[in-house]
Amino acid sequence: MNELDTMRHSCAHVMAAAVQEMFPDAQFGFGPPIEDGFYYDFELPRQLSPDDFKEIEQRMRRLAKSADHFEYKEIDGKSAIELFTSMNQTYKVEAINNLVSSGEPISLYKSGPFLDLCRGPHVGTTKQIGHFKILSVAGAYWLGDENNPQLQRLYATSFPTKDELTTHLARLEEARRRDHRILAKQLDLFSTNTDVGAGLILWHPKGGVLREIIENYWREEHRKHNYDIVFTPHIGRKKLWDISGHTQWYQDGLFPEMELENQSFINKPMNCPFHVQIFDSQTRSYRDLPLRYGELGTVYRFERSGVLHGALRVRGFTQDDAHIFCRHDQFAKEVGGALDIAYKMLGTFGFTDLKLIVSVRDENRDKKYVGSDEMWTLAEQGLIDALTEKNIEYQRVEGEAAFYGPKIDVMVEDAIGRQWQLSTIQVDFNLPERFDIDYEDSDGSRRRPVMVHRALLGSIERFTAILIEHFAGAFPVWLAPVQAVLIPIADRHIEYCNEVALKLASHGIRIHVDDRGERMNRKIRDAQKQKVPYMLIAGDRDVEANNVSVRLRNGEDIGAITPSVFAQTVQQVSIDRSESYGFGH
RNA sequence: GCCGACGUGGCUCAAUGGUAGAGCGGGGCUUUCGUAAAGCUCAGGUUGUGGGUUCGAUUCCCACCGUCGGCUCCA
Repeated sequence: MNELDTMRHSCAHVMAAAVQEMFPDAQFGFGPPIEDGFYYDFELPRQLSPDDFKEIEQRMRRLAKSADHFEYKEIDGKSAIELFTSMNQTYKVEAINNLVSSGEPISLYKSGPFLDLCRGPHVGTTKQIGHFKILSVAGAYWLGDENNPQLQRLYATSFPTKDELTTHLARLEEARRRDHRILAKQLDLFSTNTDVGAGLILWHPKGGVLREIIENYWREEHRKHNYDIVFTPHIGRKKLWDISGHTQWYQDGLFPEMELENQSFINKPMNCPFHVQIFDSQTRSYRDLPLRYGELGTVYRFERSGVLHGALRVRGFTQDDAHIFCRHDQFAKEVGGALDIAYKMLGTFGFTDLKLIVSVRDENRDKKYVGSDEMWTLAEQGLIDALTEKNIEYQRVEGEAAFYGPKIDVMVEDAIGRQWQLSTIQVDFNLPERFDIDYEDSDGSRRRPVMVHRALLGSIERFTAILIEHFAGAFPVWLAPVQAVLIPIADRHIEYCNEVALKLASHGIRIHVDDRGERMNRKIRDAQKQKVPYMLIAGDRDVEANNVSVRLRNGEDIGAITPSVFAQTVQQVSIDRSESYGFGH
């Protein structure tokens, strides 16, 4: 445990002590440090509310003032159980039992009147717990198991100095400011509503532009890399996913079946079976492989109501999916090829700090997996070969593989340092087996192809949401739903603005004329709030010289230029997919 | 799904056991103005839905739907 974690962990003890003062009958769960703070779980006679935070913090400050030493004590398991049983701490007793069975020593820490089962280490005294703030209260299952009782979890944070705490709280505020749900409303990008159903996104015209650009770019990049683009239905016969195994593995995640004329249909939770059918629509030769079928396929998965979150976690979403059918000697190269596109595309959107994770089966095979050991070993080796060949560093994580094969996940870091998992590339020997597909090899024998499943942006809905947060709604020119607003200073300039707008639109620039009866200042303000990259102002001087005066979203005044120079510049930065405005700096 | 909070005009929010108010936004009129909010005026809500308590509920209770913070889950 590093110094900061130690301090936060000690702070958690003090918080627990404060809660114990308020509720002598409180039972305690765990209280570890976490990224950016710590939490502590309690079972209390009543529900805590944010109104209680102040009192708890006050008590914490008083406990800190008394500067009690954190006293360490080691005792044997039996007396520990007796001690905590006498204190009526059933969760602690359970924790001790687990420790005893694993042979770990039982250590205690006492600070003032508060005694806790704890491995430590701690700071010297309760005075050294830094500057803290309680952030939220939430339910949390004991030991993370939803069959266990639910405790109340207090989330809090602490930092050595007041400045650091203030900075961190400002960072949280910044994240809230970038919240895609709020920005989507302000910028009129998408919405959800009760009548449509939770977790189902309605894309408004401006969000539609964003999506269209992202999708067109995706298609362009995949065409370049010799992918074929296919389209498949939103529903299909259930037996397809029975064969693939999805109904068995993810029963809870499916929308219920539709029975018609003795056939059972479901909304597709995955595109793969359809792509397999396309592969299987004719006899394939080894010369045909690899076959790469890409699809922006919208799938439907029933997510539990409590997990829905804006456009990040929804019930209907569009995977930028593809399935590569290839020979055994090809799949490592195909994985590498998919990674290349991922790097290229994510880089274009401004994500350059990428981390890779190779997820494999867990050591003990506790979870259920399909396929033989040889398949898994071979698949994992293929993934790792692809990475070592490219000299890419990765982290290997056990237990995170899909049920049918290992995978590579790509994590990106956004503008304020948050991690998002985007791309996933998975090797699968299983599905070809289940669907009994094959190709004819050079010697005339029938061979099983390997499938590579991959999604690079993940889901278009989710990716768009991440982009909104990454750019805080201020999209680079090539993505901006409206690229420029033309602002006539007085009504007599509207006609000129309309002419210019027509001309710019003919160059593919997304523009509109703000011809409302408002003053220029107001129009600038509104365009600014809509985060439109360029404001083109036209008054007497501009009309006379056939110019527009360019103001950038960042406040910079570029001055008067001709509409055609403006058009050229905007076209260029759009083609380059640059984050620059093309003027100034 | 679970725990908790919340749900008032397009948006942000206020108010009360006696059928709701502001700002922004919208319409109209006036203003025609050089780099982040002109003025006047009008309209707009059966207070998420359905029950219940009450003489009377938007306010209290229950259920459902949805949203938010987490937990669990995430092919």
